[in-house]
Amino acid sequence: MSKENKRVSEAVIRRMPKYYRYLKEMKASGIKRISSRELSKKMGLTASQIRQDFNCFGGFGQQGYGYNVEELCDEIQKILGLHKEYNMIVIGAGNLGQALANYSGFEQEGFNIKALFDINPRLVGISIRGIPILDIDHIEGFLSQCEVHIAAICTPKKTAQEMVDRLIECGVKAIWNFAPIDVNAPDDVVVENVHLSDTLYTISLRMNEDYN
Amino acid sequence: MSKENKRVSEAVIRRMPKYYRYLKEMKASGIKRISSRELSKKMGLTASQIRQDFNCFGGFGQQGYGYNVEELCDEIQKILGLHKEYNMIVIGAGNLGQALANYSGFEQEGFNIKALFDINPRLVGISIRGIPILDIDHIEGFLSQCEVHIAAICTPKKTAQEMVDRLIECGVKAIWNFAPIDVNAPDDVVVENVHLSDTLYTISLRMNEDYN
DNA sequence: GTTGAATTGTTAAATTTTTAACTTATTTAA
DNA sequence: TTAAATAAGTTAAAAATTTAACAATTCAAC
Repeated sequence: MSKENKRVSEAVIRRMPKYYRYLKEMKASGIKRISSRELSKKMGLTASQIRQDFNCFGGFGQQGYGYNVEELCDEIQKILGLHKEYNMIVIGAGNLGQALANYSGFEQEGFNIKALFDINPRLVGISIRGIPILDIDHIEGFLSQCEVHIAAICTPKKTAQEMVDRLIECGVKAIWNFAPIDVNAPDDVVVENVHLSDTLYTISLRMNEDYN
Repeated sequence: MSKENKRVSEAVIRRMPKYYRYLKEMKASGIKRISSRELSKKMGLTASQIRQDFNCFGGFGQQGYGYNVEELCDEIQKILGLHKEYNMIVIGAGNLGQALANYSGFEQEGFNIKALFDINPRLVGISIRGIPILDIDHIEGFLSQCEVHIAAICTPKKTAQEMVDRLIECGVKAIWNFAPIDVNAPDDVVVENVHLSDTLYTISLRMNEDYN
């Protein structure tokens, strides 16, 4: 699928979901074609960058015409791996864990949350949009029965790494971490540390910067 | 405060919160000094980059010694603007909005959530950790009484931009947006679009990449 | 058909970012 | 007190990323 075997840079990878968001929106509103120039204006990027980015994965456009929105959207969907289905679990059923379970957008893209896990007996047993909250002690048993591709960590800081270790031990191959600590995992496990606070702190930095 | 008037790059800014996290942790655990080399090992960066980054803001270390953890931590706290207090509000009191209100970490850094706002009459009137949920229609009145520095947007996609416009009209100077759309604002308003889904999609991309 | 405008994919240049090297200052230990 | 080791700050080089330029192709109008 890739163009030659040249590695796609992190910078490009980080932009792909944004392209997908805009293209999905355009596709839904019936726009059939788009040029890199038009798209650049909508997205606040340069046309050159957009063409370079897409060409990391192949030539999706046509000279003199531009890009077919639906086709490009579908290609990027594939690049993002959204043509497949994933089983997910959420560790920690507090507000954030519940927020993830309640958001239907993930499921629409193939991310199926199979269960939440928590230590709190008041939460264990209830369910959210049909997704059960289970006791964290049953996690190993659950994972032996159900192949889970991605685990979202919504626990407090102090238990996050320990939970990650347990999950990886049971074969989970990707960690989406919201605990305010960088969790570590072997190289074959994909880890994404989110850190909501970090984005808030860049806001206050920019509100105060006299550095320019 | 800045070293000459050279603009600090976005890349450096994005790393500052991460430095702060690690330094705060070290300070709390009683570590007195750290070299760029040791810090680089902990954080997975290069020592050179760390020294370059810090020197964008001034010389905080000492040759032959390294950095005093507490001093450096305090400096970075200032760079991030965390020595000041901010009034915040949260628009949308669903799970995510409530998660923000429940997280005590923000307040510890000077971000004081004064109120949440929602349209849902079942939520209006109750409070979370003493923070009231108010009717969204009262937002303009509230903002005329209470100076709000930062607004977190936790509404559905379709109302996000409209809410942002109303808030800016009332003088809010920073937007922390969690709705799955890029919201726009005038140049004098700081906007941070978070997009949780984007980080999930980079996970699935990396799980599928044969691009290397 | 033919011509001109549009627009990609690609190559090259410019810029930014990261890494490495080096100079100078400080600490520690003999 | 001195010498060796350490380590920041700074300068230079390397690498990565972004932007610009351009050749090739397609579309649309006449």
